Amino acid sequence: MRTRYYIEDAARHVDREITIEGWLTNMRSSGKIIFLQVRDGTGFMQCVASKGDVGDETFEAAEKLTQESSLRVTGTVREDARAPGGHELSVSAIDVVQVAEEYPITPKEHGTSFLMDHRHLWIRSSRQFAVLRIRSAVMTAARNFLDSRGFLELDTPILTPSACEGTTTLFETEYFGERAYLSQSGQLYNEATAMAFGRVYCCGPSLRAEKAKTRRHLIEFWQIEPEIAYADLNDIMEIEEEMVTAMVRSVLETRANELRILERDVDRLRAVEPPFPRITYTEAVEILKKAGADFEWGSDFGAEEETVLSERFQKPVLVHRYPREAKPFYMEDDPDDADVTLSVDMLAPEGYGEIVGGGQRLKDLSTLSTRVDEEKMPRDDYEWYLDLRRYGTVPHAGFGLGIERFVAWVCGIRHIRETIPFPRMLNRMRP
RNA sequence: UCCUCGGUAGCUCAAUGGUAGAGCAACCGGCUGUUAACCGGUUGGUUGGUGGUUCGAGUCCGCCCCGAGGAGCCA
Repeated sequence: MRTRYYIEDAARHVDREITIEGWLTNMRSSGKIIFLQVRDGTGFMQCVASKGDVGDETFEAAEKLTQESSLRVTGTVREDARAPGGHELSVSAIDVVQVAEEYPITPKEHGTSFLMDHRHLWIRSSRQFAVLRIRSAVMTAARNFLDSRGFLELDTPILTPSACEGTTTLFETEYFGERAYLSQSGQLYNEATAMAFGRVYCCGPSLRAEKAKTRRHLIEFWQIEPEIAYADLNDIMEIEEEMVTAMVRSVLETRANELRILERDVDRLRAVEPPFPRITYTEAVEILKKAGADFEWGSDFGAEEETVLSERFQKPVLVHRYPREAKPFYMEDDPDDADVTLSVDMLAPEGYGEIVGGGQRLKDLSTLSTRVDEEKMPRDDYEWYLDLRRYGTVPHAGFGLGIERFVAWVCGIRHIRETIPFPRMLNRMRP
């Protein structure tokens, strides 16, 4: 196969003639010199064509180019401080693949609604380029971390006969005449694979039919969910710390340019390393009360409470031992305090809120069996889950890391809708 | 589901109840180092829909549709 050149490698090809294949993002012309801003998915590069060098025919073809026209540009890579990115291509030839029709997204400002309607095109722009390349790096880093620790990636089903967590609204569908639901978490199935393989994780979409309408919620979001046999609450707090640190570090190393595009304050990210502060839910409630919040012990934190708490720390904070009523049925009870569970949430700093939720799972058959009945869950559908407590039950624990919230925090962007290529939101399923 | 705000040119916005405008984009022309380039010109409108008040409605009122921000719930 022929050699392919990519803009991200331009620095390695200084003074050599290469061909880049991409799209025109913007163009400036000064009569006898044209500046073409070209992107190829790996980066952005300025290409300079002067009439004397390329000849009249190529120059006139370049003048007719429109925004987002596709083209192959051949030229010599030069270092030049005047070029955005420090390198530019001194053009010798242009091969126009297509002169694009009038492009709806102009270099000027646009509203969110318009941009979301054109999401399939919006992802071409530099800010989205940066965010989505960071998302990919985040996924890779998470997998690399878990793989290096001996975890097996074992996927869990999307179509399920009943709810994982009774309370949340599920999308309903039909499975050859039977009622079925779209998964909102792989966790229960993870517990089964963990009993078979020890350390496992799944990564996939979670679907929740909640009419959520906030910058922290999507209808369809992705989680990476590890589950570990013979592990307790402290074990997973440690792994969460190490995993989040490894992921942040990897983004700093491999996506420095993207963080620069986003103007992210990387010092805040460099500060992320173990140990993370750990406080109990009860201590968190005291902090909130001292801060003047009107909050009663027992319920889960809302957006405002999470913001107050996370802004008090420079690093992500682990809040553990939530009350029974604030957590799902499968959480293990704290043997030292019957009112709380062996659960833990990680709140990202700078007001980003919960990015990880997890805990130790109920081990005892009769306790779990009672809970299933108390929650009025269809017992037949959970017999397999109870089996895990009949045949060699062990203490085990796991957590789920929300990819979009994590990416939003790392990128320093306000709304998670930009952290996934095609967000599914209330009132918005297209494109 | 609830609360708040909004819908005017392709986009972002302006317009005391009295002739519907600007910048950008597009198109034409100029410019050999531009950085959201710049300069001159041209084109571009069923003011979300519907009913009402009024001599007169983009503007005021009712209903509906759509969107944004936030809440609840959660990752």
